[in-house]
Amino acid sequence: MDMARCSPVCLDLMVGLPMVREPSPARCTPMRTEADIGSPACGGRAASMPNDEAKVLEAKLTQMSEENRRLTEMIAYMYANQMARHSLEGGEAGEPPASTAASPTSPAGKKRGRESMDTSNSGDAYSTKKICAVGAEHVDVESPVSDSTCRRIRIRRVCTPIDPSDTSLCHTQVVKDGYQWRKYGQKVTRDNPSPRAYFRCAFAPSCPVKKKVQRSAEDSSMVEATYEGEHNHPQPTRNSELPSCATPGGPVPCSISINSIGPTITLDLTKNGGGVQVVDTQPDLTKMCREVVTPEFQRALVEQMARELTSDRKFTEALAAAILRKLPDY
DNA sequence: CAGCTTTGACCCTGG
DNA sequence: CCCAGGGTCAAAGCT
Repeated sequence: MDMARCSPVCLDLMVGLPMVREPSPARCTPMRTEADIGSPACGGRAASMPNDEAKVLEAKLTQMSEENRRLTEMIAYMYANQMARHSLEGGEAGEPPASTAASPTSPAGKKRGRESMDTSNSGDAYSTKKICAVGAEHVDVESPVSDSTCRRIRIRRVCTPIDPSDTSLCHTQVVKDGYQWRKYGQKVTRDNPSPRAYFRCAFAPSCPVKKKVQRSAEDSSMVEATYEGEHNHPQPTRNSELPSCATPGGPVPCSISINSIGPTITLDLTKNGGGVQVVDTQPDLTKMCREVVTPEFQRALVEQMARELTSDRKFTEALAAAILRKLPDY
């Protein structure tokens, strides 16, 4: 897996998920949510059914939607747990949930900061840097703090290709990760003639995440960025980068879930290879879904969805950008 | 003028 | 204790 070139792209289209907002009454295309499918107002199959039957189906669909949402959350949770476990075993891993962010560090003077780090271990991830396994691109580090609790910090290495002739040290522009960083130091290290730049997350003063950026000693066309800690705030610039599909709730998995009919199909662009994952929902629910929707309707729905997606310029641009990032560099 | 970057100095840790 | 090296601070300069 090459997590190094995986840029965070949010393409959560909410396809098939129960819509919070009201569907446009003016348009009644086959691209509908589950709730819409059962809605008589849209002229679906339920429109010709008796009222009580339609209500029963609608209730079932609502229940399915809720089940689907719960399962999606459960899968995301399990996936994060599994990745965290893998990373502790020495391998690389995907994105664990950001909810375990370290407690904020106060921007105190250097003396006070070091004292607090040495004695209390109160929320400072850097007291455990010795445990960090260098070489992995993404490492979760468990900190053996004084008490029995184990604090897990994340140290992640990301390599980004740059123009070798570019001697600029403004690597914040090179390693675009969606966050805003403030440079607070630069140092020439012994093992690398290129200076190492130190960055702090500039979005939230309490955010403990730091980033070290240095041109690779072996390959000057590569820039190594080392992230330490986890952000305790939503990604600030993601919305501006992808206004059409970004969710305001913060860092969410980059995935497209198409699950209005049958199994959930997740195109996860945060994972390497951008794999398409088919997650089968509960068999009875899937069966029930197939009973409700005819193959013709399924085909029409897929075609309409494809039309809608390809006609959305922002979507195609975002998709193309995400795919480009997945291609190996030649 | 505010915010950001630069850079020399300082602090801490490990050998 | 001394030294080397990494990490951080903060004043000065810049935009």
